[in-house]
Amino acid sequence: MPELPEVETTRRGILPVVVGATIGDVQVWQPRLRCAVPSDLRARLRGDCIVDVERRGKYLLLRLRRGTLLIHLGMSGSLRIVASGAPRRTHDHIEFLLASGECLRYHDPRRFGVVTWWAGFDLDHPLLVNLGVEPLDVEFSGEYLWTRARGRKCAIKPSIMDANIVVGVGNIYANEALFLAGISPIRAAGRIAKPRLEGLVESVKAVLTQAIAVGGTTLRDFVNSSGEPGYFKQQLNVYDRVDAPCLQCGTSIRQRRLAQRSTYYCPRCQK
DNA sequence: AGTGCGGCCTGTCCGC
DNA sequence: TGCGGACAGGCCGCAC
Repeated sequence: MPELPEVETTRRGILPVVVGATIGDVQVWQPRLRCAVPSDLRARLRGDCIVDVERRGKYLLLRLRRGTLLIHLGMSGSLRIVASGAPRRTHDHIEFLLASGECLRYHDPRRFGVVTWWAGFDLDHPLLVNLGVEPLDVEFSGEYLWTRARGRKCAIKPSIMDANIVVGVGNIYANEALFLAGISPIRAAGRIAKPRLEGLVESVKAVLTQAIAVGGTTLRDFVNSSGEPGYFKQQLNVYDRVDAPCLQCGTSIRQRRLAQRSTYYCPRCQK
């Protein structure tokens, strides 16, 4: 599920509730996620205070006085603020009880997410250390992408979804950005002229910024920290629109598999 | 070194 | 109505 806009929506939602809050207790119902939840998580967190909530790619970093709580929402995860004692729903795996009486619940049907502890404060955790640039930073530029794509025979779509190059761009927004830039998803990354890559970078930034502004994309189950969906689905040009008319030229949107991911594009608008 | 694939999970939908 | 298979927003690790 969550790509960068959904993670950022979640970050902004929980921020005002959790910053400054003391963690009174932690309950782990299901420790078997992508990375096993550490058995000493409760002992690590109890009594500590949340100082800030940052984001790196699709990871949320809850900064505490004694270290960092690292959370990834995987494909189907969400974090919600609920009243303490609210009934546990199926696939609610972990809860963080705050001294205020509110409660942060981690919910993840497919359990591809990560909730783990990092004793440090730097971004040197093994899961973070090889991550590429942030897409909304000035570092992510046409020049940068051109340098990273040079000589690559790999298609452009998996290239912009490669977290070692740029973080946060998942399947929905990769499809959408390539449509906006007029670039075919299957074109070899190393065979795209620099000005077109500059256009692609601008499209990535635009699509992510617009999605954040409306609370992300809800296809089926993404909800923000208040349990509400995001509204970017209404602005999707190609994703999940196979055989529907292109909104620019009317040609039928095509679907194919590329690097095991569903890929949608307009064969006329994207070259 | 770069790329392609299977696997991790549950839920849903579609065709038979 | 029931069942098997394909597929779903992510990412890692292992082959080649």
